[in-house]
Amino acid sequence: MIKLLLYEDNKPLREGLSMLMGGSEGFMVAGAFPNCNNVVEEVALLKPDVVLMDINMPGVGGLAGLKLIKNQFPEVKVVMLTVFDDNQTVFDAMKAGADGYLLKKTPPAKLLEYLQDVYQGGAAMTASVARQVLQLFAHAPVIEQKKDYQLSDREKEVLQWLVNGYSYKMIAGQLFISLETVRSHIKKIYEKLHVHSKTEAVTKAYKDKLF
Amino acid sequence: MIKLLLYEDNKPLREGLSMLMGGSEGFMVAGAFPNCNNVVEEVALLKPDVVLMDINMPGVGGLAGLKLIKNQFPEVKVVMLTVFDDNQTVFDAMKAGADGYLLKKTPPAKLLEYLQDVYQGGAAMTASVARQVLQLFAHAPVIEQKKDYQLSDREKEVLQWLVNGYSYKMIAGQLFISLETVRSHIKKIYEKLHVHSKTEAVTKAYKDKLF
DNA sequence: CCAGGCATCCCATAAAAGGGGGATATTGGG
DNA sequence: CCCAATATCCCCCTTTTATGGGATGCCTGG
Repeated sequence: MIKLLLYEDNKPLREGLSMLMGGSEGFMVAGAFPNCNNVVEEVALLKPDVVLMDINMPGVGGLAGLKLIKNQFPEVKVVMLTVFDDNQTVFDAMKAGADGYLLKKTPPAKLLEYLQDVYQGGAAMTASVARQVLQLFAHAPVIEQKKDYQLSDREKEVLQWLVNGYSYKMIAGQLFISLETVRSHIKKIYEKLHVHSKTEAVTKAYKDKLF
Repeated sequence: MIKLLLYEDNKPLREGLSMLMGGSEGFMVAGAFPNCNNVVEEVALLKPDVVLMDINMPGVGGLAGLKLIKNQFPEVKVVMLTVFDDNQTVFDAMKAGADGYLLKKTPPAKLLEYLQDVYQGGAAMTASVARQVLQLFAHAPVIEQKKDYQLSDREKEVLQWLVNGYSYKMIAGQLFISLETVRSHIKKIYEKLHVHSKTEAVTKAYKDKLF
């Protein structure tokens, strides 16, 4: 028996989903709410296996709700449900740890299948969402091998600040050392990286995935 | 009618799949081969809509076959089929442009559904594969979306050289313009990117995947 | 036509970075 | 114990950047 929690602001849809789920073999609806304003308390109290979460809701939205749940209850599965499948929203949800991303046009029977999958440790993704993900990978930059330039810990530290756009003076302030010391470190870093400017060092740091 | 091509070295499985697909409404098997040794010719001749490709085959393997097909016929959908769902293989296939990644244990009915999805422009992913992908996103915040800072073509060009570690003077030489013009462009670029130094601009260029 | 964006060029000044030298102290391994 | 690497600091000098002002044409869309 999979215990579900629904978050969906549209009342007819919320009730429709409740009825569908509640009336299906192996499913049980523990609660259905129109917003995430008390999501942490509700999840704590009702202990669902899977949460079905609309993204566009007034008040605390679905993405925020997802993050709240995953922060407190990482073991609870959360499946996002939405009409939008634009790139950014999908990836935001993924990065926030969603266990699935389904479109509202998904037929009810499929919906139940997906929820089963998620309950069993899989992830749910509609074909169009999966497509976007695959395309992202196809166009992803090639993963390069990390190179080792034998930078000392301190040097790596300095390089980090450098990459983040800090001036020598600011780095000196951050590390509580003098400007001269920063300059010394940077001279050494350039030597080890075989570069002659901040920009080259930064580019090298990114290209060679120094961190 | 979806025209399929199968690549699978295991004879019983190949014939089983052929029979399943061939006997199903809306599907047609144009060919079934035990390896990818002549994959380009076969695809060119048989013009399939979707190719179902085993990963582990003797001779030219499935991954290589995938790449061969996608290089020559990017419009042909290729779905990978395998027993392995280890991270690296999945990831490799995705990067090579696979339109789907299915496990061999996928039930026949599901398999047909997935192929339909792929034919209609979606992507196919079994729940366990989808899970891995989502976890990758959750644990690897590396993948970002491109942002648009409305840089003009010329400005992008200048930024490119900047990123590559060229000094203003060198850029001026490269673009056959005066140092002053380079400076003007860079002022404008900084304005648009909301930064105040070369380093910040370079870092932003990498982080926001400006190219 | 005219405003706005773009590309081009110029000047001046202050801040930052790069390159060369050198010094001192600590530390860990052979 | 000594050496090499590291981390810290200092000076001098040149080049490069950053930022603030301009100006001039060219083109395009309202």
